[in-house]
Amino acid sequence: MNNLENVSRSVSRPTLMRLPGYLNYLKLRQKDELVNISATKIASDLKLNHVQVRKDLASISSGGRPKTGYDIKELISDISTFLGYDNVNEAILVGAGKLGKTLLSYDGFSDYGLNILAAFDTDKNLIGNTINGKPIFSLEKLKDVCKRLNLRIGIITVPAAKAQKICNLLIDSGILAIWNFAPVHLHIPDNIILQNENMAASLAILANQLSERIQRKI
Amino acid sequence: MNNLENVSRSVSRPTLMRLPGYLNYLKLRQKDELVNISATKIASDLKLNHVQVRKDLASISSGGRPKTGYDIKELISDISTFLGYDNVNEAILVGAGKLGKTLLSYDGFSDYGLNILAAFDTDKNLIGNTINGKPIFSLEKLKDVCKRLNLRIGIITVPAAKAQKICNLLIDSGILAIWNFAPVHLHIPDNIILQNENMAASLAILANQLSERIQRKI
DNA sequence: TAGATTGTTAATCGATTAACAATC
DNA sequence: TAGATTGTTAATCGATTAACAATC
Repeated sequence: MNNLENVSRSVSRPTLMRLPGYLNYLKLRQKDELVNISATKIASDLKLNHVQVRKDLASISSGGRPKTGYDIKELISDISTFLGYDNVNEAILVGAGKLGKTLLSYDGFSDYGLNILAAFDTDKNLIGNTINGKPIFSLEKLKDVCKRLNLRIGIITVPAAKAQKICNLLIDSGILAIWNFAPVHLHIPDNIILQNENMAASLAILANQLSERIQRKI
Repeated sequence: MNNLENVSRSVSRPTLMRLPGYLNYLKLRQKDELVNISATKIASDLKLNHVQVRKDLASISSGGRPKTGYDIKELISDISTFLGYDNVNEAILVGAGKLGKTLLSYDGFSDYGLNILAAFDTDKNLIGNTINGKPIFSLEKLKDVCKRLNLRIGIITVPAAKAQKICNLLIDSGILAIWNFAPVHLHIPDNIILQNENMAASLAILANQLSERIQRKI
């Protein structure tokens, strides 16, 4: 469809999800003063197939050298760049309850290129406060702030029942990508990007595997 | 391998991850005083393929009736039972920092059959305190408590650098399933169940899709 | 009966893995 | 040179989707 030269190489979803894991691992290895690393080694440490690792790395990096492997520093830089960890993405968060506050307090997101600028809530006791240097504003100001700062990422940490309404408001405010922590299915237009942080699904897998294991053993 | 009659039907991982979504949706529908629902309707509301929905439901339920569809109440009960939301899973949590406290405070886990009994930490200022009725104990007591109560689920909310050590301790204490919130790859024996709550991966997907979208539009 | 719906069998699609060639 | 390693092409596997038959 679109034949532009410098469109970012596109990568399968599973590959994309493994990339942060590689990055993490490589940073640890770098601390050990290692310079090169082989796909074989990465694969065995991360319990992955070595061809898969090679394909993943090939899709975002200029590649390694036979016998020596990959240059760790180069690989770290390639993955970081691909994931967009270099250029900061600015976001706002809606719902300054417990989870919202936790996310506001967490400084680790900057490693992933995410910077939460501010939070919004309807609770008068919260409005005007600051958490980890980030102000909490009235929800009424959301649209204005988003438009003025041309923000594109919104994080939803309100209760399930309110999530759809907030979602609509975010979209109306020009937000393009939504990171949803509320346990509901949100209805969105096709052009909006939605990522659900699905703890219920994780827990389902854990509990299911556990019960299978226990049944097997008895 | 194992031909026991009443081994729980096993289900693909994608199906398993969709089940909590169906449950959620059905509970909402039930509030609308609806009695029956068709797979077609579920599929269109949840933006899934209708055959997929039918297969998913067939794998855990006795099924619906042509023309009428499925009985919502029955379906809710079937999914809940399959996911083990009926019988409570007891868990302990290690690391009563911000994220740990948030999880302790969150009462919604009981909907998923998870009950966090207590937390463990090394911080003297936290030990002895109670959060949402759940006590924080010294890490030294972990093994004893796990063994005595025969606990099987451990939640890791310590910083990345400490996670592997805690993981080892949990396994040594008889824990079989670990829900890991620390952003590291944990090394575990084959017989231990590990579920990573991978926020970095979610964020990677979000940021990647956003940058693709923005590139496309310019 | 007609038609909406379930449920199954076959085709397609995409990701993983295996086999092999190329290179330093 | 020999062997460790990269990278590619082909085979396999599993999940999704399409086509169709069965049922109320």
